[in-house]
Amino acid sequence: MQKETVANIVGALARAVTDAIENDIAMTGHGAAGAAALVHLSKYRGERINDLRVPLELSHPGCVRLVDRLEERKLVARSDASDRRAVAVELTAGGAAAARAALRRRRRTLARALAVLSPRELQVLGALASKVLTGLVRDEPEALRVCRLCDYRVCPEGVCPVGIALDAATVRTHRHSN
Amino acid sequence: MQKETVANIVGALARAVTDAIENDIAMTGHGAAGAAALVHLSKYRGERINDLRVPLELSHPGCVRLVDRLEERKLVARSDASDRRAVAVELTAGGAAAARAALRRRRRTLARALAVLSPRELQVLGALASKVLTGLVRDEPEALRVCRLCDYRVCPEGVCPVGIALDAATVRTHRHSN
DNA sequence: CAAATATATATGCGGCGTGCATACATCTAC
DNA sequence: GTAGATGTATGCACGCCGCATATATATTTG
Repeated sequence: MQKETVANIVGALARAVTDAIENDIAMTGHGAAGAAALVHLSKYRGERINDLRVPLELSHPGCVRLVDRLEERKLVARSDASDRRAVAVELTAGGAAAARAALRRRRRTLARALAVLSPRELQVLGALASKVLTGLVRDEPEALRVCRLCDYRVCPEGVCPVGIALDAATVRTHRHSN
Repeated sequence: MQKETVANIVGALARAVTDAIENDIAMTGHGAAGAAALVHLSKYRGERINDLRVPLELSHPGCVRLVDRLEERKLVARSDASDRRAVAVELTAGGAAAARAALRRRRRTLARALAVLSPRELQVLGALASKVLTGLVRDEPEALRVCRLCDYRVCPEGVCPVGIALDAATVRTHRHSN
């Protein structure tokens, strides 16, 4: 198979998978950004409004408005942060449930997509995907964006290739800066 | 590696690749839907406004408005169709160039992402991606959506796994209906 | 052929989500 | 304490979308 053909197929598969997941998320009733915010908040505690900018690629007003909408629907609650300018955003019980639901749908969709592969093929795909992904993520902002819908429960620290790549990059940076 | 971990990594990779491509497309100055329309029109001649609904997942008024915008920017031109109710949408020279530019950027991004793989690994990934993609695309509308940014030049008929899957499905259907 | 129905496009309208510019509060540094 | 940086909130306008609807043409039916 031609190199560029493989590339095109990978692009198409990425599109198909992403669209399917996006579709799952739309079914939860919150927009793509809203669901991503909920999932992100379910993984990081004590986040402030501004902390949503990077993973969601949104302007600050965009984040404020998004939190407004999520708060209206009782999915998140604003509370005080140690910095009295800042506002901490916390998931409500409903918000946490919504985040879990989104992740569950995503897991199901991915599992179904990969069900055509044998266990052996799955392992090979995992290794190749990890390798490509590792090369793609260079810094923490990128990692937060790429993993904004990731399920940390099944992709923990020490296993997640993105985390490993970042650790390696940090070490490298430190060596350089010495 | 755990099954679900592989699934999560594949989801993250799909997200990373799709976002990168989306980003390329944003650089061309037209929105995601606009670029997709241009690419689609560069592959199918004589398309009418309504024919954009399926690949772009847009309402009919949405398509009309999109064509309005593209026409304003001299990227497409409305012309008569044999059916006098319908309007044929044709790429202008500028629109064709824009479509090529978008595809070029996409090719470059995909090539860079996959550059970390050896030729052998690339072949394996191609085979696995094809297999997964084949299982994911069941009918023509889905194919048009998934491939809306595909580069037919490097993924021709007879090679494209989506096309092959569709042909097989058609045969199956015909057998059943006999 | 005429009437009813279906198809394709176009447009008024309202809504959602976004970013920019700005205002205000608080923290930090000098 | 003053100046500047940082974090949040809001007025405003824009872009894009879908729904409901209007109009023209095609197709089916009686």
